[in-house]
Amino acid sequence: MKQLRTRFKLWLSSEDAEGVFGDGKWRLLKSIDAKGSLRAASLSLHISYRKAWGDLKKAQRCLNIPLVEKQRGGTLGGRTELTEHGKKWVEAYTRFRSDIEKATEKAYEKHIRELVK
Amino acid sequence: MKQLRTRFKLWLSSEDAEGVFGDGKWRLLKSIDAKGSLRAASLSLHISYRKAWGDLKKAQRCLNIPLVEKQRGGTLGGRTELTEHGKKWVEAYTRFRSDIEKATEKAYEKHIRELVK
DNA sequence: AACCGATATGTCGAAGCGTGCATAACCGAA
DNA sequence: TTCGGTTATGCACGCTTCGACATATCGGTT
Repeated sequence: MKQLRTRFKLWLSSEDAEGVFGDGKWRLLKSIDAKGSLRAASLSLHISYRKAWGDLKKAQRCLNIPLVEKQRGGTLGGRTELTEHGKKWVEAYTRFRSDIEKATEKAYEKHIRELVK
Repeated sequence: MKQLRTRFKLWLSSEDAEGVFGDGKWRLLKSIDAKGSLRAASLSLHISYRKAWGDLKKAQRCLNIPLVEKQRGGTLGGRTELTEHGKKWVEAYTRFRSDIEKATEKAYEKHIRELVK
């Protein structure tokens, strides 16, 4: 038996929408924070600008919270930055996800490891 | 802000294949164990027989372990039952998944709850 | 031998998702 | 006022996934 790795996808849903916030949008916000623009973030994540833009729009619509502040034009062509709410969400989700990742590794060692050796 | 729920998908991957084993195949094996046939299991899970059959084949091919014993023809037309290996996997994965589900709820309460209220 | 219900597989079409392309609008700088 | 780089958005195409069909095979009963 080959070595196995645990994989998981994590997200939050409300009553009326499925992918309110999750790993993808978390990575996107982090990247926006690091790069300062939506375009640069999408390139960095190797996803299309089209998708990044759509994801961002969906997250803000579903959460009904302004996660970023965007501006068109200007010296650099434009920019996108996280709002305070956006930063709070990134931080909280980072800790949330980290806890679960650790728990997943632990659970793998505890329950699955023995079957694979 | 509406109430949010945590969602996750869990699976195991090897070097050469992504979906070696996961929630879907775990549910399938449980259902096979309960029903005694692949057909009944697929109906019970509301997935097509075609998909159930394909998933099962993939799991066994990737894990290289006989999870079920199948028989065509006979009094009931055929049957499918879990092998000892199959039962072990179901039990282990059930505990594995349960641990992670609990950790997820806990992490939500700890990190996300406050943002949503 | 005919029958019945389950396993075994290939195939085609629908749906969801993401990419690429095309086009606008925006605005500081040269 | 033209230029450049970014945000904004619709649309068509391709890929993947899954369901619905269509058969074929198998083997205990009748």
